[in-house]
Amino acid sequence: MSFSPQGPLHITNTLTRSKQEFVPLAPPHVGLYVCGPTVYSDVHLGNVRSFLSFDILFRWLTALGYKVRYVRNITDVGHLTGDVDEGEDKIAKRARLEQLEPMEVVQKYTNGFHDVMRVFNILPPSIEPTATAHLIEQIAMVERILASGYAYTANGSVYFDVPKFAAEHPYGELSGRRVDELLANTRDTEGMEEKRSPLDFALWKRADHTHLMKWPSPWGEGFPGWHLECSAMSTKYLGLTFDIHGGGMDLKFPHHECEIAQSVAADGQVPVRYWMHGNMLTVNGRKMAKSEGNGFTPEELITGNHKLLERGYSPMTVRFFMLQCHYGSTLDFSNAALQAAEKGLERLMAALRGLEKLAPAAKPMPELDAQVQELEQRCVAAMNDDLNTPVLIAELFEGVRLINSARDGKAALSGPALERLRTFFAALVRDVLGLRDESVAMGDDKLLDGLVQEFIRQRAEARARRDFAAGDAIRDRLAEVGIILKDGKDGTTWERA
RNA sequence: GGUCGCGUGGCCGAGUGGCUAGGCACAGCUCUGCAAAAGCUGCUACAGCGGUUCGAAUCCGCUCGCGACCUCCA
Repeated sequence: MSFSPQGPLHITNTLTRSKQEFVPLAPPHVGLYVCGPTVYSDVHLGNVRSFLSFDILFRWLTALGYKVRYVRNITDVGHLTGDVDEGEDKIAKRARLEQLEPMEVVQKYTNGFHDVMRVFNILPPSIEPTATAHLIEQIAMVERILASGYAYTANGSVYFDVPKFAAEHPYGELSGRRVDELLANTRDTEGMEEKRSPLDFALWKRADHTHLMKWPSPWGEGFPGWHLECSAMSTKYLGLTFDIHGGGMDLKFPHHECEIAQSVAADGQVPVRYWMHGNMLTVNGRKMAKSEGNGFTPEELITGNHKLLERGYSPMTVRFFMLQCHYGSTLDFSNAALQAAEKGLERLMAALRGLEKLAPAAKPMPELDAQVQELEQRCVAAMNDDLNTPVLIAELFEGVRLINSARDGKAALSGPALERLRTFFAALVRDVLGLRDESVAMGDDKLLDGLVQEFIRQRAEARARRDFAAGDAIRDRLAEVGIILKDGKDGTTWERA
């Protein structure tokens, strides 16, 4: 038996600000592009949330039977610090500070990023392209934009002409901006003397001899603008128009708006059919960001070594915590919420372990067959409704109650119902939500289990003699070393604290 | 200042016109030698004010509070 949920899937398309049925351009194939990290420093928890949201999308599309080509880039050049365009390249800056070759910085933080993704069980994409490996494509795209007349060169740099583009095409649709309003709200124009309009953005930036990262181009030595890589690489791997583009809410403007403009200017096609944006992780109501100093690294999170953390939390606790909130809502971090998630997750995973040991009842209750089926349907419906993981989790807890009741002999499941429940429950928890069991329990370690079983036997003997003091002493000593005994109807089980 | 969004029970957090989300916490009960676990039950909210409606957490208006974007950020 397998878990093979059916659509239709509905997702919130940020472009139309509405929930729409997802219909791929060329089923069963789905093209998915997600803006990846700029690898100039350690990722923080807020970054993790974003990649987790799209991990769930990727997993659910796959569960629905789609063949997903999932492209998530690594930005390794072109992302400037500070304001306007005189900022330094983030990676070059880091290289200078750490006295490393820029590519060493890139490698170091790319490795770190991958480690973090693995720790949180976020699946790798199908293709993970880097900007520096696609300079030819980016230069070619700039040439197409120049040829179509929506860009101009200035002193070795190339800029996108936003006012000209906006006069002939929709601009600002995704983010709800209007060019006149943007112009009215423009601040200082320092360092922008090369641009014709403050709204224009760099496609290619000239680099002088002091720059660490530069490449030859038709306009001289330089480097690509930040927005360009996503357009060039999504076009290369997913085509001129593809299904879904995702990223954090904070990328909507200007990054994604610029991507649309570039693609339309270069190739005359609207690049993306569904835009999806994950919301922010906040701390005390404020966005977690490196510049706010309220972010922490996954390592700090796990060890608890950060001023915001009362103690450490396991990666799966964090994953579960985040999935209890819809990706489109802001999620506020707090120790209390994390601790609540930790307990809830443990109850969920304990039920999953119990489910595997459950045997069909001798006298099944027929009404439970329908109940199991309805539960599965509600779970699938929750995911199809814009990846509503909090509702899915709520439904799964209904399953937890059923499983525990069956274990206690209060609910009698038929063979088929049990098999059905096992199949979809495990698939949803492990494959769709991507939750791994972190507890080390009976059976995982033969030596340990053998030893604990011996103690359990000794305690059972003591209890049989009604020597409860001796029995309790065994239980207390095991508890001291982190082993919890649980007396059930069918004997004693144990697990780690 | 402009644009957009949010304000749900002790805490976290779903829900967009009627029908109790769920988790955690708390209280009682059952089970148990005790404990833990588990099950059952209870606590039942929707920022404020006004309006629309037979009926609003859900729609509209105003007020208050908060946030995001507008400049790099997942």
